[in-house]
Amino acid sequence: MEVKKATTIHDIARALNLNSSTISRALNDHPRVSQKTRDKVKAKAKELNYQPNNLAANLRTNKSNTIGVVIPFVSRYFFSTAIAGIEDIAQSYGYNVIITQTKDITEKEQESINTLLNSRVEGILISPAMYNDNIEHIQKAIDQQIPVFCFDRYAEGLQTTRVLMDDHKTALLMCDHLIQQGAQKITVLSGYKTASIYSNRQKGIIDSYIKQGIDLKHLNINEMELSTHKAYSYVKDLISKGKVPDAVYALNDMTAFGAIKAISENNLSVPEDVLVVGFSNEPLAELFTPSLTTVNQPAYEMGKLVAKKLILHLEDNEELLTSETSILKSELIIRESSLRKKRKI
Amino acid sequence: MEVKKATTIHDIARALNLNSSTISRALNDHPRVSQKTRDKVKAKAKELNYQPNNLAANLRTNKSNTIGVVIPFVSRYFFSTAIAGIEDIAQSYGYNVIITQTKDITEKEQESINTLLNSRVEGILISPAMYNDNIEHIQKAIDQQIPVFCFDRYAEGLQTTRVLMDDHKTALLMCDHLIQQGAQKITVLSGYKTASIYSNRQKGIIDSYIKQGIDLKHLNINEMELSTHKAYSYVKDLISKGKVPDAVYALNDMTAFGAIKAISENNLSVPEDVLVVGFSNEPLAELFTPSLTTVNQPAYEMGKLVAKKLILHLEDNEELLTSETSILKSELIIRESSLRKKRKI
DNA sequence: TTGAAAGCGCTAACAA
DNA sequence: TTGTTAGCGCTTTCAA
Repeated sequence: MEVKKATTIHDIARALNLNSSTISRALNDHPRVSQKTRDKVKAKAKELNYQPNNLAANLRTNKSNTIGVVIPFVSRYFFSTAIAGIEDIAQSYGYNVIITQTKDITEKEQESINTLLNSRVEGILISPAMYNDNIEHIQKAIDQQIPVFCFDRYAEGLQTTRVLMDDHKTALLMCDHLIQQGAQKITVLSGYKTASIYSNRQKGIIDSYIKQGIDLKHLNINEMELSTHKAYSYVKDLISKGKVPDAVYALNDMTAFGAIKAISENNLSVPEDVLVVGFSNEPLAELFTPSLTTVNQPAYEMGKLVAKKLILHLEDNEELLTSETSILKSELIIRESSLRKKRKI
Repeated sequence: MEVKKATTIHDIARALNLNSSTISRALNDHPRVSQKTRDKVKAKAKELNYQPNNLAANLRTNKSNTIGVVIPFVSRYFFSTAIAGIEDIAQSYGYNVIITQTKDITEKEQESINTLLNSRVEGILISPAMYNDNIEHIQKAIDQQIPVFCFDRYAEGLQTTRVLMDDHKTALLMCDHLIQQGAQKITVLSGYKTASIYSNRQKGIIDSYIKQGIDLKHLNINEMELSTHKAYSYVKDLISKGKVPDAVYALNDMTAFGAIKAISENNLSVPEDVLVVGFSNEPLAELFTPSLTTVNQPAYEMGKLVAKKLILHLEDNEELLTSETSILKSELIIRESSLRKKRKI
């Protein structure tokens, strides 16, 4: 079978009796090329179905016009929404985006970063894996002059730009709210402290207890894999042991839904018997019965912001700026699930 | 500031008094290189922090090891889950994935495909935009010998490999179920027929009516943007006009949730007064009150399958196979929202 | 088993 | 305004 080779600028040059460098200039709208030539070249390019080869251009210019994204799970609502923001910004600035998943596993994250470096991405946006015990692989990118910006989560000890939520303050305020609604014995369903977001949220909750002068022995912080299913089992178990809390503070919404299910199935009610709050404001939190009190995290804006910061950094090349932390505002959304009502008798 | 240039195979060659071609072979585990040299080269590479440059290798071999993905929205649950499957397969075969969003807009899709071609992806996985009135831009890729495989949705008139759900059959069965539960006047909330999935589901519903011998005048198919909000407004409006249907068949879950909200707010109950079913089996469908009858779409498996088919095609280069349609099994999940109960008085 | 040399398609400094 | 030329970092054929 005859495979016709792709048209190159040399083919166009030959067809027009021009030099390939003129073709290159014309196609890139370089100023020092006559309008006439430019038109002629573009017409011929179209005629010959010319498709530029970025690989070659990138090799030559040592610019790939690509940014890499490293996240735990694409399919998690928060991350896929952040990616939407990253994509939108990248596209508007003419950058490609390569996405890699780590599944919260350090080895995968190392691999990811390595492939991204091999592919000569110009910068990396990362939400580090939960259980990272070292960050050499991230540091390696920075050592190779590839900027690595963190969003949502960050790696302790890595001096770089971060775009985060104010997890500490938000958790503190939410805990205040629960206490204000009469809760004292709160069960927290948290991810592992090795991820900055969970460690900060835990601290916020503890600080709320301290501020309100409540004995910390009433606070039950439980670290677990944050899934609907795990939360369901855990809370069910808790209830069966007679340790019914005043409130369940789940550090994401899916977990809160699992908790609510376990509570309802045990002939207890939310919020009459147990208050429940979540974190993330998933699309369904509002529609759920009871509607879920949660925190609105501007994932899309976060993606946009961190992508914009990276691209501007790449284009300005402000070598001086080594780190900057931006905190995005999150918002408590108080709904039915945390508003204490008298039990209907 | 002194920017030290990245190490190349030439640097390694110089350091070891070898030729760069030997370095290349050693690093790629080419058989015709002595074990001793290989070890020496790899050690030196590590010592010098050598980072391979895929751009150069790709240009030389004319292989980018990258596949492009074109979808409407990354943040939609179905697509982000499919991407997870695509990523997993791609990674295991050593391919990168570039993801682009079309937002269901044809122009964006054209741009997407063009960038992917410029980046010399080896193949494209696409779920075409909803309102495509032409497919020239997709055909263009195929004309350039870049295979384009469709998943979930497909472009009419494009002869290529497709991995789909059996939308027609599934919709038919679901409609049968509703009728069996006593519904006759069904309101369908559908996306636009220009997308294959919606056109096929509509046909399935119509065929169910015909099969069951029910007059089609009782069937109200409404095309709209499928969002929770739009569904809410539409159903609310319907009820206020006194046109309460027996059942609402929403062609995705988010839309079903909107419909349920509108119904509940009008002092009607699901399923007592109106049956409601959805499509997709979003994570919360099960936890919702009432739990939502829907269709389980194996998005992750679909992503895996279509990615695997593409990669095997790329590696085998079976030029003969021009098209193949795989239909994945989807599953009706019957839950509370569609099971007719007597109204409690 | 290793080396020499050419070239993938493009850009850009310099020359004309 | 256009042409000449070199080279980005790698792979691969052919020769040694």
